[in-house]
Amino acid sequence: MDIRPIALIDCNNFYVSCERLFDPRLRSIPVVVLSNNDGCAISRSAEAKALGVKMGEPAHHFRDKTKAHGIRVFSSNYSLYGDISRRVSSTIAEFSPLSEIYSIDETFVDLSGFGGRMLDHAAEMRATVLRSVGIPTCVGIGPSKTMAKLANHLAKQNPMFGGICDLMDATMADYCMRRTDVSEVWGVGRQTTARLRDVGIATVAQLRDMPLPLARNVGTVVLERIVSELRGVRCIDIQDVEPRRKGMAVTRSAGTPMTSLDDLQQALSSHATRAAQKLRNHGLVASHVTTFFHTNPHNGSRQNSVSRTARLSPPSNSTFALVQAVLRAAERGWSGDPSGNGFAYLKAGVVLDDLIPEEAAPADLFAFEQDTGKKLSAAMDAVNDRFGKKAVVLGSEGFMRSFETRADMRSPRYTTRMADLPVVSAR
DNA sequence: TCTGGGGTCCTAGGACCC
DNA sequence: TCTGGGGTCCTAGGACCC
Repeated sequence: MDIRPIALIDCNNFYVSCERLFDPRLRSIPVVVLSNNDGCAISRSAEAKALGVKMGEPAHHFRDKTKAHGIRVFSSNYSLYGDISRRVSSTIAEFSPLSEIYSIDETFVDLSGFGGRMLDHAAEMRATVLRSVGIPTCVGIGPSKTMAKLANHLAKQNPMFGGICDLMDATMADYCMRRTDVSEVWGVGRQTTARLRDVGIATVAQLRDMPLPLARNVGTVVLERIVSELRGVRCIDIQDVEPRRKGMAVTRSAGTPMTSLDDLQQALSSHATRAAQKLRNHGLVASHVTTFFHTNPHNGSRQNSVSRTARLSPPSNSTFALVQAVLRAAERGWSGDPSGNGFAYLKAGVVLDDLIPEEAAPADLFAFEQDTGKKLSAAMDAVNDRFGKKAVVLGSEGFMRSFETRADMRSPRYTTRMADLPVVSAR
């Protein structure tokens, strides 16, 4: 039989590990990285986990622990993490002709053809990433992606595995699946876990053995596929070419809630500018743009939520077209609400849908205007590439920028910003 | 009085992931 | 005081058509 093992290599506490790369003093102390706007914990060192800091826990919830135990807390530094991520994935790519970058800290690797050397190969991959990039990882191996994910989870959780868990052997896999909660399976979230419990399914082994039609009934085709994958049947292939994206979004919570149309339009103008840049970077144009803004759902204040979708005709990636569309949407949404003033809007965003390749977009009758927007946008990109993000912006973004998110505890952009390069002195 | 059936397309919303 | 951002996929149900 043809055995085609899949490995998932996943960085340990990735964001925290990135922070530690450039500050060895952080190595053995509790460290937490916060989400945008310094909202909640999204990466925790083993020491921070041991202190009970939960994934997604709001920063103000564990403030007491921070003080008492000297937890080092960082705002997220995505330029740093993105750069380190590229180094990790290009190192991993050397180890197999077929791999898929699944997320900022995970890569699937096809290990077909390595036969008895498979485990040595996986160990070598881990050691190389640690040596050449400095990031610790764990590897999970299984006959399907879902099994590789499960194996990776076990490798992380149980030090007995020494960082590599291999579930290709059916006996070993069965042993582990009987002892693992069904909620740990990739694709089984809170709702599905609850519905599975209702029909008496609590362990991964029970999920694997559940009849396919029942799986479909409790969940959808997605759950049915998961069950097959747990049986070792590959349903989800490794995708080595990046599929074309279908939508994209730029959304942010404001550092200071927005109480005037002007504040709101400045934020949306900034988001639309960023969204247009993203589109151009991907060579895409958008057919629909949705503008939304809403109040803080957590603080018990008077709630309001506004969302407006506009068609872009012709589909566009021009900064000017997008900014114009969102400014208009904001204005209409604002005045369309009879009590429009009086709300404090926390979050605003721009969502682009029905993306198509630039060259496939239909031409417009007013080709001249289209061309002008294109040239100006390209010029803005060139200036901003050379002189830094936000070197030139549209006037509609304003100068006060009260909407900007908080990031009070961000580490330097060690690898992507000249002024932040670490200096090493040798005597 | 009697009032079809079946197909496609689109959208909103749910669930999940990292 | 204080709770992220950016994606994917699936389904149900309405609109519309013949």
